[in-house]
Amino acid sequence: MGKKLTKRSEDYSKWYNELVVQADLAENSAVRGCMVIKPYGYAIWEKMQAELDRMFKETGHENAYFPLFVPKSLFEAEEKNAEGFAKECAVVTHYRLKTDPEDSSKLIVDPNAKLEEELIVRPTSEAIIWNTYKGWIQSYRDLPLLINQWANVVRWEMRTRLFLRTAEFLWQEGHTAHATKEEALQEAELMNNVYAEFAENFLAVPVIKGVKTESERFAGADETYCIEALMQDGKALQAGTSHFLGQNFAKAFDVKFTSNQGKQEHVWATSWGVSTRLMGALIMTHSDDQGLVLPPNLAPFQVVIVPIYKNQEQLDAISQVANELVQDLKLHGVSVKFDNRDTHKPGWKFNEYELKGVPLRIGIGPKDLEKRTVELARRDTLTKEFIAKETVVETVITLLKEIQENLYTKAKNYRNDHITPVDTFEEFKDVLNTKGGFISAHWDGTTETEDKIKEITKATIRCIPMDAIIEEGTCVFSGKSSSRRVLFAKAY
RNA sequence: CGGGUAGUAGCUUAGUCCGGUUAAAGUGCUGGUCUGGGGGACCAGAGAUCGGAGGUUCGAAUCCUCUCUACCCGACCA
Repeated sequence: MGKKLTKRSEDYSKWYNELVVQADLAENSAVRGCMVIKPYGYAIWEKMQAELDRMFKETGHENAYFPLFVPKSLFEAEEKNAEGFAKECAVVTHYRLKTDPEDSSKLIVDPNAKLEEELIVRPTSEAIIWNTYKGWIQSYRDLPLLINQWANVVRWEMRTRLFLRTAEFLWQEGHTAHATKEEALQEAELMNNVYAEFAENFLAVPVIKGVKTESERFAGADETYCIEALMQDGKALQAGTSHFLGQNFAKAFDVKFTSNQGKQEHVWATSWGVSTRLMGALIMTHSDDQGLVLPPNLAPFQVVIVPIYKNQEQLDAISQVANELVQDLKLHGVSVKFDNRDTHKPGWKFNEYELKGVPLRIGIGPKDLEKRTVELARRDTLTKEFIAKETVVETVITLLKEIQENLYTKAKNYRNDHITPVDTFEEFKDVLNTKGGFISAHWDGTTETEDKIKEITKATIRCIPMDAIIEEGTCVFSGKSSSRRVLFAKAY
């Protein structure tokens, strides 16, 4: 008997926390609110990084790296941005420790080592980056500037949860500068589309593309594009954002260029980011009561081979078949692990790999050697079948593709079933409390209404969908006129 | 920052109300034998000065005082 995972229906939040730990993805650290990402979890993150990085480069971006610290004077330059993040900033005030004169085994902050200017640990890098861009941009010939950075950031959150909200997290942040408003708007939308494509094709997580309302917008942005996903408990998760920053940062940091007309103009900006939160989206979209379910595109290994044997001779015979299979699968681009550890028994391994979400498992035992078969089990459906050894590679390739598609289809069906159009506030509250998910409703466009709905129901406007149909209607709360529906949901 | 709960073996917990010899269990760990097609069984062993400091007492995991930490509910969270 071993660890048992709490069922989703019993306590969804507990299920999530246990799953993250038991699947060996991450654990809480000695630092409050900060997690340790374990090798298996980090391998998944690396797969995400690799694919995103490829997509960024394909769309013309280059990587660079900017400092972890932001001098306070730079941080406060863009007022709205500074104000938005001020409450959750870690601040460095000293640069030296010394031995405690009252207890030589302890260290204290040396009061003589106070910094003249405090350093903010970046909660996001616009400030330091735009201060740098000032020196890089003089002419329209320097534009567009298309930069991405892979980094860690710190936001001192009151309540944290592994991957979903941690005090320190890993992310990428793109920061671009353009000569025209149109071009910057295009860039912001382009990158939101890149995120959507990545989420759907790689994570197999269906997302809704949209724009944020003014109150949900990034601090310092003129427009925030986003992708919103729906989790199995009916709550929405903001999976990525892309901001059109207007000329706000260019003006705050005085970044001007000479146009081809010889005129001095402020540049137009975007910034966009996705984080380790995507891990949370991945987990909560596909996983079940047995553990993690990984889409083949992101699994650290797509296939695991488990030998079943009684003695060394059997293991040797099985290993020969298994190793041939490993070679053959690798040749066809399938990542595979042969788990020949003698320290754990087959049953234990089966559970282990189910918990870790490996898409396909191949079992080979003495009976298989005799019959020239293998046992093939798929994680998404938890079904098993015996297939002829000769057809394994072919079947595996077909199934991996099928699993990737199946996960996406299943998630999308669930998501679509949980977009409920409502026309009255009673219905709104009822759907929110019984069914959950997205609620598609008319809204009068005011922050007052948005706030009141949030206060009463805890639901927020997740986004105004890009593909919203223009239709006449009346606001579900105020009764005022509205021209399109927006999506409400309780969110992470 | 307000309200609540909890700190005992690597982990999860019992014991605390009502003080009493060597602090208990499951799991995990180490060794062995049998096992091996879904988290194996049995045997043996290692492992905790009971979050920390002080106090009461012949005697404290248990009572008192102070303190630290974590978690939950609020507040907060582009």
